[in-house]
Amino acid sequence: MSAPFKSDFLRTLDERGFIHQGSDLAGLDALAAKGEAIGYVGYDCTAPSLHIGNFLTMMMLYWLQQSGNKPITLMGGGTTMVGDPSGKDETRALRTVAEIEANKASIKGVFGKILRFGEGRTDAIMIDNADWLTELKWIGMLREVGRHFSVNRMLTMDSVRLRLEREQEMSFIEFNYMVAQSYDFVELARRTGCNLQMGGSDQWGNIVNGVDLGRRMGTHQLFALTTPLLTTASGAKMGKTAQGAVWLNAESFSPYDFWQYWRNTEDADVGKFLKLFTILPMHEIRRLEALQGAEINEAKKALANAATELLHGSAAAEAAAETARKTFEEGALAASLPTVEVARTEFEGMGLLTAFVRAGLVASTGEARRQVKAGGLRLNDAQVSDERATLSQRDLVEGVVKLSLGKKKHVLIRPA
RNA sequence: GGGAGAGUGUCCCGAGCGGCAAAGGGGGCGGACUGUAAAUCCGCUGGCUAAGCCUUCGUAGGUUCGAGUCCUACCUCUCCCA
Repeated sequence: MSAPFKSDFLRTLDERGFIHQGSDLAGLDALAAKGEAIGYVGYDCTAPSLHIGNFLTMMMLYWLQQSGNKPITLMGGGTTMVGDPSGKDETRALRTVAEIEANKASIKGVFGKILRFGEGRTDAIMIDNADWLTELKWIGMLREVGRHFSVNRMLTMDSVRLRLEREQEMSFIEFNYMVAQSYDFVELARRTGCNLQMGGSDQWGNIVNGVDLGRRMGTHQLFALTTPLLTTASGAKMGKTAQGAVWLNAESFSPYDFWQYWRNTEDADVGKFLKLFTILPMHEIRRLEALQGAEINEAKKALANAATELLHGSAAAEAAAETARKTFEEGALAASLPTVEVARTEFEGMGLLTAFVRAGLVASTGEARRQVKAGGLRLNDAQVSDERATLSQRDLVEGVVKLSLGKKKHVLIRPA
């Protein structure tokens, strides 16, 4: 499946497993080899943080920049107001404009961790499609853009067809999403010379529609490139944990949790993830993924370190690694575990079940009771058997108590 | 506009003769086994000041000792006719 690409950009993406589909890869290859690829990825503002799936496309932008081409991050301030039906069974509630703006502001910061922004030729730039989408005039839009869209063809696109086949409602506003996204591509081409759009495989239809629209509206040649849908080796969608998605913002998902997420990768996925989510050189990755049996834990730590460093910086990565080492390998108390402070007066005599709730390890005292029955709760590494137990000064070790759910989740309670 | 049907445990799908905190599955969590892996097996999967109490079946009323289940109105969706 490996094509002999000339450009560093496509060669790197190819050997690291980023490429799912592309339009005219040879043409794109030639462009990228000359450093003339200007590629963008659009990010919807549906949540206050991007998640691990977005990390994948951010890495494509990273490699684009590293190979001497120009990346653009497009904030979907406008498209989020429409709502992307791709891959969804049903319409989601429309988000308020205020909510979208707040999300946008919260998301923006993460790109600076991976990309270099500035005025230079290969510096990244950030644009918001609300700038033009919200200004469009209905009739003018229909005459200039709408006439290029065949409804017959739109009905055959996966995002629409799957809804219809499952007899799920699809509103007109969602039906317009692909038009908006297609138009974005054209608008970006005109404004910035952009010639490449990348995204997840579920965006293929939206992207190639943009390529088509560009041709019909007379832009330069546009290209499409998508990544495979990420699943774990055991078939689960990637990026889901008990608490929810794996977020990229540290406030939503701590660097320690992020590190742990990678540390717990399934054996069969280690090589794949090293290639996609780290910038370790390929020869190092080949060595790591060749490890067998328990030795593969070394590769998982390398993955966790490298991915966390990329997103949160080396200090955070080292801290997370050290916390994990103390906690799991020495069984010692690591002061840097996630910590919840509780008023001193409240601490003395606090019900143990309540403490687990406060620590966020369980959702309710009811769940805590169940976990006690299942033997899943521990206080300072001793299994909890009495659900009526309370905390006192005597439980403090180095000024904290350690609460654990299962073998992996630990939180410290510190009276303050 | 006329007719027929559907909305169930706020993760999803889905059973539900008037006695129901409500079958079953998926997912998730915990336990055992391991290597902080996978697979497998077992348990759990409304809330609480917990042998008791409280809140849940689209919404609001009603019938009844008692309503997810019956009645009325309303909302939303699907299908057929116009």
